[in-house]
Order: sequence, then C-alpha cells, then structure tokens
Amino acid sequence: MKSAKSVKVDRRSLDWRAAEILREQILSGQLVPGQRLVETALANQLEVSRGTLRAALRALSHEGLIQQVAYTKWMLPEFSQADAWELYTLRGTLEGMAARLAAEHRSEESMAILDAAFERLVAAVDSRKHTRVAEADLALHKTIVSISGHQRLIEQYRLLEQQVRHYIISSNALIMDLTQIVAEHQPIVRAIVAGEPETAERLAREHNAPEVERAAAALAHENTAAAAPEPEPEKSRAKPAARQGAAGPRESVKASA
Amino acid sequence: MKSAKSVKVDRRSLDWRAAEILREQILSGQLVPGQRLVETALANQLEVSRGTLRAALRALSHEGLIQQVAYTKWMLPEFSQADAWELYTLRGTLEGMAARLAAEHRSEESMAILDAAFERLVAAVDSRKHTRVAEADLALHKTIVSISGHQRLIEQYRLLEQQVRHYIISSNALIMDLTQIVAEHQPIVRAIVAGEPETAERLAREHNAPEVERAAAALAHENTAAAAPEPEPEKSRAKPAARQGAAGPRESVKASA
DNA sequence: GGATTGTAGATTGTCAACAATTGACTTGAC
DNA sequence: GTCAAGTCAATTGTTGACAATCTACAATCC
Repeated sequence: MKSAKSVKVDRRSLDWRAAEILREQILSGQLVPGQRLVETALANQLEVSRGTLRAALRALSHEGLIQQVAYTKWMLPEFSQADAWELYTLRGTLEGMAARLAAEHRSEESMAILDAAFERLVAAVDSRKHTRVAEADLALHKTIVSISGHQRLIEQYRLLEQQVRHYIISSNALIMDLTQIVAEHQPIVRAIVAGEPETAERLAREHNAPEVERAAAALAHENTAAAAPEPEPEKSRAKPAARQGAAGPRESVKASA
Repeated sequence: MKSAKSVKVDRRSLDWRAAEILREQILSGQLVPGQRLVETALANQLEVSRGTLRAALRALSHEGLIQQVAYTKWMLPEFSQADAWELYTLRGTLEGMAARLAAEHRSEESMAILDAAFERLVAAVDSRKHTRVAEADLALHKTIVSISGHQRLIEQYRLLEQQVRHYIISSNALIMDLTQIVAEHQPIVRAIVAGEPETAERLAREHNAPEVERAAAALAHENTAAAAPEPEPEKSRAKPAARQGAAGPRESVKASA
C-alpha cells in the first residue's frame, strides 16, 4: 500500500493536491480546532492562486474538516461532547454494517487481507508503541469496511474516520489500554471469518459503545453542571461559541506566511 | 416548512444558488443519467461566471449527484444494479439507526411531528395520487431521521436520499402498491412512539429489504446472463462504460444555451 | 491496410484583478 | 457615559482572460 502508484506522474489537479496537504496538516494536529484559515495567506504559503485554494477549502468543508462562515472566515471546527457522541454512534453503525457485509460476502482473498490487518495490530501491540497501535487499530477497522465491497459505505466511512481522527488528536483522547486491544478486536475478526453476520455486526457496534457512553455521560454532566433545560444529548448542540475571548486570540496561519 | 424563509432577501452566495438550481433539475429528472454538463454553456444559461458555476458543480459532485472526469468532462452518474443495492442497503442501515435513536430519545414534540408526517402519508394514499404518496413517503422517512437529533446522521441521510431520488426518477422505479404503503409504515411509527428501539430499528431496516433483494436478484441475473466470473455483487461495479455509442450521442445542455 | 504520430478544436484548470460584505473602530449627538 | 451611525481595513465572493489537457480526426510511415 506504500509504493503502489510509484513511478507515474501526478496527474491530479492543483486544488486536489492543496486539499491533500491541508488535510494532512489538520489530521496531524498542526492546525488546531477553532483556528482560523485565511485564503490569501494559505494561497501564498502553498504557492497556488486564491481560486485554486478556495476549491481545496471547499472540498475539506464538504468532508467536515473545516467550516465556512460566508463572507467572513474559514475555521477548524471545535468538538463538543455532542460531536463525540455523534461521531462514535455513527461509527458503530457503519462498522456494524460493514462487519455484517464482510461476514456475508467473504472470500479467500478478503479473509487473507483481514487476517493480515489483525496480525499487524497484534504486532503493533507487541511493539508497545501507542502511535503504531493507534494506526493499526484504525487500519483494521478500515480494512473491515473495505472488504465489505460497499463503495458508498467505504466513502462515508472514510469521511467519518477523518473527523474521528481529528477529534482524537485535538482532544488528546488516544489513551488506550494496550493489554485490552487485541482481546477487543479478536471476536469481531473471528465472527467475520466464521461467517456470522449478526454476531459480527453486534460486536463491531458494541466496540464503539464505551466511547459512546463516555461521551453521553460527559454530555449529561455538562448539562447538569450548567443547569441546562434539556437533558437530551441531541438538543444541546449549542457550541461554546464565544470561548475564544477567554483563552486569548488563537494563532492564525497568517503568522507563518 | 413551506413559507419559512419567506420575506428575507437571499443572502447566500451565487454558487450556492446555482447548485440549488442544478440540484433541482437533476432531482426532477430534467437532466438524465449519462448526460454531459459543459461549464461554459451552463454558466451562460444560469448567468453566472464559469468560476462560480464550477464551485456549484463541485458541490454537487461531493453530494454524489454528478461525476467529474478531470480535464475532460462533467456528467450525471449512471446507475447500475450494484448502485441500487448500495443505495438501499445503506438507507436501511441509516434509517434503522435513526428509528432506534428516535425511539430512545422521544419527546412530546417529536412524537407530534412524527404523527403528523404519518397522517400526511395516510392522506396522500387516500388521494390516490402516486406523486403525492411518493413525496409523503420520503417525507416520513426524513422525519424519522430528523427527530433522531443526530446532525451528522441527518446530513448523511440527506445526501443519500438525494441519490435515491435521482435513482428512482431515472429508472422509473416509483411504482408502488398504494394499498400496502400505510401498513408498511405503521409498525415503524408505532415502535418509535412506543419507545421500542430494537423493534423500531429492525422494522426500519427491513422496510428497505424488498428493494435490496430486488437489486441483489437483478445483479445476480446480470452476472449469470453475462457469464461474469465473480458472483459477488460488490465486485461487479464495472459500469457499462462505452454504452453511449450504441444509443447515439446523448443530448447535452449545450443545445439549450 | 494498420498502426503511429501530429494537429485542431473543444473543454477544463489556473490565475490575478475587481466587487461586495463584514466587523471593528471612530465619531458625534444626547 | 451610552448608544447609534458612519468609516475603513480586512476578508471573502465573483469575474474574465489565459494556460494546460483531452479527444477525435487527419496525415504519415511501415
């Protein structure tokens, strides 16, 4: 997967490549939630015209990685507990569907790919490197979705996973218990390989349950503490809008141009 | 829902409005699958610059309503049976999730909205107008998703629903048994109102099963008839690419400019 | 005759200038 | 002192011109 399109020239448009660079910067944590993006500065920095950069920003906003306020600004989204709840509930559902499909339509080839991904996770855990485990973890989930063969599911999952990665890195939530990781994933893989769609779906969905519950609990706590009128998680999507003032103005990309 | 933003001036950007117009044309069937879209012609037609129109086309391509071939053309997607299978399996999953959430977090207000949507479906069936029934049907499903309160689910469902509508109108698949419609939806609504998440999810998902099976069967038939090597639905996503030659060149928007 | 190379027209990709909008700041009346 | 209207700089929205690329067709070579 590393040297696949090795020698070919890069035929993709500039705006696509600009989007890729920005995507990389966002997902690596170089750009933080709430941060503002200014078109002219970014365009100069990437050495493309403003129009081209604009197309890239638009693409990223469709992917949920940045937000636009018309005539005013582009900025990275800030994640509330409600967002975390949405992210993980949706992920549970999509992964459940993928696991079910994978168990229904399994082939020798796809099972080999799945096994390999699982073995890489085991190896990563043995290495005791948290970053590597996190990567292998995400990769295994992505593999399950991939072997479902459902193109639209794959694409939706890709977009969702990006947001999850952005959330994880921006909330320093990559803490994990290395001793549990393998035990948590093995049943899912086994159910798929064994061709048990119902079980695979249930396990894949439940795999996200701890995060869902954590977010739901934090959400409930937020509301109790703030004496909010609605206890339902979905109603309290009001973002902490004017939080910027207290922490001082956030760094802008303008500075680095 | 009709006269909501009545008197206010339209503050949205030109490209947004251009996208809306094109979206409308696609979903109403004015533009057919496989049809080519030429930037200059469309720009003249809508009286916006090419750059602005381009932004609109990009937005629609992110929504899955049109496809782009870099440096070559924009065109409406053509739907295969594999696409139909994807559309309805995904819809079943998302609607199932929505129904479950709706049953879990129900409130008086949302139940009233749900009831009203169901009643509109009943009234539409009584009127015996197929178009009106189809609209009320889609609206009821959308309502269930809406009262889930899950913003990301709502947005994903919106995009998926657009593709489903495009598929339905372009494949003349809006045939339906008016005598069955109410009986098919009532149990789902009841389960939600009764606060039975598991049942609501299962029923909502099963509601899409007939379409899924029809598509899967058609897919299997396609493969058998064409003696395709792979029997799996997901493998046969090869679109009938060079189908254009046999049926003659398709009409382009160029003509109407 | 078949395959390869060159050319022309059409179409999309990119850019830099100009217009419109916003939000913060200033000014002045009360 | 407070509030409202006016001003201005910063930023995004829009446009038309120019560049790069693709497809189809014609010319050429073997």
